[in-house]
Amino acid sequence: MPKAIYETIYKDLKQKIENDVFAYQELLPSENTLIRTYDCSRNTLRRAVSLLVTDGYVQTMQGKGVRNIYQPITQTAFTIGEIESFRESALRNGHHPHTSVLLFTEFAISEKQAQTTGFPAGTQIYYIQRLHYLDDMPLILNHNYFLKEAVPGLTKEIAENSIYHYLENTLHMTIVNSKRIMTVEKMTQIDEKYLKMNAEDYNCMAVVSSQTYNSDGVMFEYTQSRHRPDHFRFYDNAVRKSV
Amino acid sequence: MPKAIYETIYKDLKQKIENDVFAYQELLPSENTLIRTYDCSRNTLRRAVSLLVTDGYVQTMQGKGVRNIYQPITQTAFTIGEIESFRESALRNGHHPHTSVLLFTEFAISEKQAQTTGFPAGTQIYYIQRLHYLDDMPLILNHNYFLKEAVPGLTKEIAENSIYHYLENTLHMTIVNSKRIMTVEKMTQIDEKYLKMNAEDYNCMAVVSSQTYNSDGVMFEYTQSRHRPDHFRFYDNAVRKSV
DNA sequence: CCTCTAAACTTGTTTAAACAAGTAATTGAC
DNA sequence: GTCAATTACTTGTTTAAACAAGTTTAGAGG
Repeated sequence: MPKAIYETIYKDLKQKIENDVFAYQELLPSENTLIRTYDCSRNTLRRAVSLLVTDGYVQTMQGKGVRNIYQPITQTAFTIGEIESFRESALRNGHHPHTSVLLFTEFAISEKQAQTTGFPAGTQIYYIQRLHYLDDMPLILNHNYFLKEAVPGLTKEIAENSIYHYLENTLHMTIVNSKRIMTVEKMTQIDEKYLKMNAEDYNCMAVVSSQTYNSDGVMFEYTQSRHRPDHFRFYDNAVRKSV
Repeated sequence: MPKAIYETIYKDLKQKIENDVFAYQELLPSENTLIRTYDCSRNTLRRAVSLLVTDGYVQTMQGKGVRNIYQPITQTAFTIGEIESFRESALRNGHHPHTSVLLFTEFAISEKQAQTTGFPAGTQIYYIQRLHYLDDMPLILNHNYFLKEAVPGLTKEIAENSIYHYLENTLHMTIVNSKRIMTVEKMTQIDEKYLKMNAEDYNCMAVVSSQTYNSDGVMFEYTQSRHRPDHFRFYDNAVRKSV
């Protein structure tokens, strides 16, 4: 439910672009025209358009106008690009997600783990191993580390469904941002076993390590997601800075 | 050279955060304080802060303040995150870059190539294969497709230095944005040969495919960058949308 | 017809003001 | 002293206006 006006305009324009109301490479109506269309101020409209720019949907050109450069993405197996749970992302793309919990335990962070996770040594955490299926095919092996004091009452049952749904709707936590690092790592025997991969074929995994913060500013989650290399895609739109 | 006020403030705050003027997890001075510091309007200051948010440097909390969540990145071999040429990125991280041109040719796009590159079939392009070295170690094998009519006068000599420098300073082209897709692909014999990899070890490459647009809205470049998996890192900061 | 100039567009930056909404501190009643 | 209400903060959204800078169009003059 978008409450802000600029969000409503953003979603409307985005939807119009996706549905070819504006042709590829054509200019959108000018700011003044759109201001009259949506009956809003110039700033509010510009804010909506700037969101489209960061999405890579349009390109603004001073003195000229706003050009539509959106092209639909062909055959997306799995996409990341914003903070979305596996379940949200799968449903958005019309797939049937399913999660199985391989391990649900809790312990304190060691010195070595402090290096990789970013949690201070000694921190009490929940450690969860989960396997994410898309249409009955195992795609992602997740290693989740949740800060125990920030995520109380987490159970195996919750982990089988959506942890983020629990955090947001039951604990009323607000998830804010997530720092992610993409790397490629050697496949382990655990990867091979659970993802039913053959190291004779691919011997690497696409790995996304992320640190996630809530609105209290505490890093409450460190996760390493190990993706099947043949079903991994990561989309990004970069904007050239003015140096 | 930042001409805009918000850019100047952004860079100043960014530099202060990187140099620990504000402690990790502490609040930055309030908007009103910073407005007095920089003698600017509230909008201008907020615009600067919003850039820090997208960088993952700070986190804003309504009613509370702006918290510093910047942590320096440990051991960065190679980083992407904005549109930067290999040369720019290397120099920024204090390394010695070097580029060798393996192939410099031109032809017309075939039907099959049109699928992958996004150029219409028949388009005249420059095709360049380049090997990027960092401190004398070959790290990236690049396949560049440049639209000939948008990049006239490209030579092997220019390709050995910085193509982007030529585009911006000689042709006065403005590079705007770049759509990128990260995938993991099997290592080819060409990869193996030039990057001096052994397929017995890693048999995959980190691949970044990108379509780059200039300020005329034309896609003038398609590039496939094949990175050594053991020296590849991709940083990203994702912000949770309000759903 | 061509060229130069001026006007009429376009987006980019900045300021000012008002109100909304969330949080922290202060005050006052008990 | 405790607790609740008020006040004073904080960031979030929206409007209005002015100027800057780049591009296109229209028109005047030759």
